[in-house]
Amino acid sequence: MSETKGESFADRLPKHYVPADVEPRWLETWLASGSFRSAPDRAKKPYCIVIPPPNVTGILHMGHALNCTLQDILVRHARMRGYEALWMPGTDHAGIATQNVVERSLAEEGLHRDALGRDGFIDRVWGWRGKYGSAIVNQLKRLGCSCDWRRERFTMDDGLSRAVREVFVGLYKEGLVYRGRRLINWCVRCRTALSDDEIEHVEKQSRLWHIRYPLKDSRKSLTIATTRPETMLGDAAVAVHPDDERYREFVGATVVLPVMNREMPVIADAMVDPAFGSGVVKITPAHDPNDFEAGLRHDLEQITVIGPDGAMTGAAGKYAGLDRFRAREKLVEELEELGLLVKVEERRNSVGQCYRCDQIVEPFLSEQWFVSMRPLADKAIQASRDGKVSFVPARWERVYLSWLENVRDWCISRQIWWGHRIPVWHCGACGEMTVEVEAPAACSKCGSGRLAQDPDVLDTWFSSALWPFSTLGWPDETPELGYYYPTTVLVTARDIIYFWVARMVMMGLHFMKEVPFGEVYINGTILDENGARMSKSRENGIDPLVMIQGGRQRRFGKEFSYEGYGADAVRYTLCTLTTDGQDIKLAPTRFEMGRNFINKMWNASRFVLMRLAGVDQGTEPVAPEALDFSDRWILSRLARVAGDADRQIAGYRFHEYAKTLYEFAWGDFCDWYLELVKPRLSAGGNAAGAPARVLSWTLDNLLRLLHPVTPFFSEEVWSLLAEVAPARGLGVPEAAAPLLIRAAWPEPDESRIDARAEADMEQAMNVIRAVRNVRAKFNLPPKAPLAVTVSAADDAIRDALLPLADMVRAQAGAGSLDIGVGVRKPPQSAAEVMTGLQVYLPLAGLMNVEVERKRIGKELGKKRDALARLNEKLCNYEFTSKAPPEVVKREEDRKVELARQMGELEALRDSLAN
RNA sequence: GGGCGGUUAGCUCAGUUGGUUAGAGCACUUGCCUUACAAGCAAGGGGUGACUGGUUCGAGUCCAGUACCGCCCACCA
Repeated sequence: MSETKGESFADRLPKHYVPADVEPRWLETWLASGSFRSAPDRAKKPYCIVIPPPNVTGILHMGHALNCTLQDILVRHARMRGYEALWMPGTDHAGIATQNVVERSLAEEGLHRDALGRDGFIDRVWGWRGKYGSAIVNQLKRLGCSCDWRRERFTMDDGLSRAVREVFVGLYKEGLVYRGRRLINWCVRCRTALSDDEIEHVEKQSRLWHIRYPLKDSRKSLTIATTRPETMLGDAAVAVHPDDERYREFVGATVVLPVMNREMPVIADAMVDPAFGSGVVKITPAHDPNDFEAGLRHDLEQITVIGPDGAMTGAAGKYAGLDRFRAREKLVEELEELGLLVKVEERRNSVGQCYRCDQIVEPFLSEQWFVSMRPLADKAIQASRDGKVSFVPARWERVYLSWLENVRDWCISRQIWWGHRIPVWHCGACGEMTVEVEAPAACSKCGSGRLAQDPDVLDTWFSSALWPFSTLGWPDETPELGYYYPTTVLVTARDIIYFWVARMVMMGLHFMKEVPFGEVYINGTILDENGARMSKSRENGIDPLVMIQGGRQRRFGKEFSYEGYGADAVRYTLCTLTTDGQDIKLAPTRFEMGRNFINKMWNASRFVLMRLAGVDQGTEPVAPEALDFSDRWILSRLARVAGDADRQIAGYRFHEYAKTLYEFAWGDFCDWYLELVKPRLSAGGNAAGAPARVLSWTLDNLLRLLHPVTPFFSEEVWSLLAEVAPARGLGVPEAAAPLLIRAAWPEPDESRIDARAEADMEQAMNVIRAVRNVRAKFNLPPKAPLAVTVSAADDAIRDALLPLADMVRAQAGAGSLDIGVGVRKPPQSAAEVMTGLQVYLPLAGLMNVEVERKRIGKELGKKRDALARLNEKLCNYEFTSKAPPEVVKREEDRKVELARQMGELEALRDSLAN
């Protein structure tokens, strides 16, 4: 397996990382090795996330990519931490939404669902579901999602459908599901009832028509105001406030409904706001929720004048058959002709639209099934108050609570075909309803076999609400249910806190007696580069699959071609953009950041792999004295970073996790440690032993830390590293895990933390930067060997720097380096004054003395100002007496150092004057 | 009508319990194809922290108010 060492090994490592050559291969390996699988294991602690099941309406968008990346980071991290981690995958049948997209695709063929019939249409939808369900799964896999795919569920699977029926029947028997004739929201295009949450309120320019209703047997009249004149055809009364003096005399009188010439009473009801309009309202019980309630109070007739298709009914007299909006126009014309239209006001008001097709919904009187929410919601409120469910960021708890506190009964029946049939059978003989989990053979009351199942299906969110336990096997008491429930965390988007999160908590508490998850992480919303929500109509979406593997995409009316950044780059970029659930403005070019980072890591890995190839790294523990200063430094940094990264993932601080690794990997490891290790490796022999081991160990750990966010890349390098360093570790080398995905998360080794090494390194870096700075400033050739002199402020600083002299000299490209305390500035040299020391570089003839003098003068000025501010602060008794002593001490130290630097600068300036 | 989020460098955004000179990526300037990497290296420029006031020895950070942008909720006949 490893005859590929040496030069041929390097040939296998392209200079640019090519994700397309790497990612599909590892996906196959992970799947074949069962690395994503999880099963109850009492020896381990469970960790479980259920995926928010994507709708099978179409392919995934960038919001899914973000949501799933975050879940995968959590699951991979938990798995490496030794948890028995399950990520439960699946998809949602998405009732109305899917029925709509299939209807649209039928329409393109000139077909209507009625032509296919119910069974034919449902077959067609299953076909659609098969196609998009598998496309979604493939997209998730391509993104690297480590779900246990054996367990994939669909909300209309047999098992989940049984769970739905069990819940319906259970709630029915408890009296929490009931049937009633009520005013519900009706979509005239979808031809179905909708719940309150499925209505989107959109503010629109509208009008307020003032219409005069003549009183019977009188010349007087009452004027009402309405935004919906067409509904007046269904009026049953007019109402005034009982305390309204203006209209007291009319209460009990009769008005004649114009056009219909129907006599109706004038009633008094406290719902009327005397201050609004004329203080008189029309009451239309069948077309307005308030009026419906008023109608019940006053026993008024419910006259339906707008039918389920949005056309006026036979009860609308001569307007029967007209579309509701056409009827409005005609009716207003007629009222005007009759002289009953008093005035028309322009007005903004919000109208309810169907969240799936944007049609304006109608309040519609019909027989529907409802869930009684109050008892269920109260438990969900209590769970949150008791801290059994908490939100991250915490502010979403209030949103969740306010919905639960104000929730009304939930209309769950839908007059569509795609979904779970309501488990109710109507008897053709006696009319009895039989409510059972399995289809009954005979009527529960009269025993007749003439049974017909209720034609309606359930709201899609009814089944989604059961997802955390239905996917684990409920109602059966499976080992999975006992082991993984309650799940650990739910990661989702804020727009389904009501639809889904709250309902899962309610159903979980009711049927499992426990919350479905302890924490809810609400991720931000992905917006386009202009801050607009991504949508098909705006043509501003970014297809995650195109970003991953390249391809063409139409945006803003233009066709773009993308080369593909790879799944890791997409994941890493999304991770860096995830701060505290903030929304994310995304442009395709943002993924360059992730791609560049991974390419950088690839090249750092290439370097390590090529240097380690063919080198005997030894089998003995690395003796502490064999560790160079730079080794101690990088190991110290690694120990810190391992702890930080762990806490950051556990605390859902995804951006910080990505940033911590970025700074360590690119900054510390690549920019510094790799450069420091080069000469030591080149020296060969014993000198190369320790650095080789530190190198493989550090890269090993870095790959582990990166794995949750960049799984493909890290797994690839892990396997290559295994070829050149099959056994790793600073103690007795141990065989590395065969696959990184199942390797252990690094235990932060506190004993490696070396504050002294970190501080000294910082000092050395500053000296090196100072030399480079001077070089750049005076445009010196990078290779010109300079005689660098460092003048330390005291012995301690000199002694710290002295052992690092070789390193500093090499990195600064200096020919020689002298370090001493209080060394005088060599003549004709440039200087950098910094904390604790000065750096001098001889620049005879290369330096413009006048320019340098000016620069020093400017710097001196800045320091003088800073010193003045410091002095003022330190002379302020309020400060010195009230600020913590350590803060005062720090400021005093600063002052001393600042004064020292100013002294040096002044001396410098004076020397240049000569 | 109620609530929430945002306003920091040219752009997109970070900033942990208030405490040195407010950071990053991109863009920009200068010099480099230095045998891991030009998707890179080195150095550098760039900020009245939306505005007003308050608390404090000290405010980007805490409080109050204002403005603008975005989102959510609401039985506004």
